[in-house]
Amino acid sequence: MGRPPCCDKIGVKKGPWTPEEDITLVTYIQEHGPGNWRFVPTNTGLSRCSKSCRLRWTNYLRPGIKRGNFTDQEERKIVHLQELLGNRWAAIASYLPQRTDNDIKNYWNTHLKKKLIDFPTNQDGASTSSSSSDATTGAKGQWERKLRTNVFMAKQALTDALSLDKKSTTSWQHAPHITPTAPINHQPELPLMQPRSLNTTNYALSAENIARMLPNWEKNSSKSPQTSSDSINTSNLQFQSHPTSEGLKNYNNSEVSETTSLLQDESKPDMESLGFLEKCLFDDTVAEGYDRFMNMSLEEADALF
DNA sequence: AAATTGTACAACCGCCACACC
DNA sequence: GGGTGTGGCGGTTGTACAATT
Repeated sequence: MGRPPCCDKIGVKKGPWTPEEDITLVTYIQEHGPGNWRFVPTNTGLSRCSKSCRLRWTNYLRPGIKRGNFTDQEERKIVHLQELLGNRWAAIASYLPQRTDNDIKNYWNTHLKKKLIDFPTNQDGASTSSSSSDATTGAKGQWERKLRTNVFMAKQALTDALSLDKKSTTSWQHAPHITPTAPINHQPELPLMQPRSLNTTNYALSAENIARMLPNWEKNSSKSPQTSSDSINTSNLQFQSHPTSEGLKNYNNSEVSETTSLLQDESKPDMESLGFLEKCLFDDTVAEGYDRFMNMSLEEADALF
């Protein structure tokens, strides 16, 4: 028998989150930290199911999420990682700090998939072209990639295991008593926020917005920067019941604060301890190295691990 | 200017893995 | 070892907005 849904359908609100709901959720997480999602709706009074709360936090409210404007480098990484890992968006997201799996998934479905269909052979070097342009070598290429992926995953698991102690030093200051469990939370908490679009009228929201709504948010994060945008007077905000209010429009148009270098430095992986592939992925300057990896023979690739 | 079509993305749904009892 | 609850993940949908006719 199938399990009942995580929350009964009656009385559970659906659809876009309002600023008020976001504030409520963020305020609660500020005090209690993320986790124990099942208690969040009852403790906050939100008419949302626990899953919805977790998703909202994970994908949009938590610090360190960058939205929109994927760079070429990020695009290349996504394409390569998708080829390596398949549609394992959470795993791919773990190599793209500041991006959520949902964001990457959406970007793939709306942009990259189409691009690859339009330009299947010259997308990203030999690895793609070799598999798509030659049917006879295609099967072998797939087999090799599969094997390589297995090796890669084993390596990743090892790296993750070895870096467990390092994760405990990440900037989870606002919830030090709770260790993030989601893979994406293993990534740096970079308060670099970007609105969905500078001219959007959506309440696309960003944690920066929430940060502005909540003066204590910055206060509680000892390493957060004090930028000019922080001086925005929250009393000027006039939230309306609908997300597309003018107040929020102004929000999204306001200056985007800079990244906290401290947080970034702190949470960036220790490059010394990373393997060849990880270095390729994290360091934009060695993207060619990644291509080299993809073009290596299986034996050569294995030797790296 | 209005209607239609296309695009982007936030959010939901259902399944699965894991932890706990 | 089996049952149950929770969190996580990937696929998919709904909807707002933009572009085109």
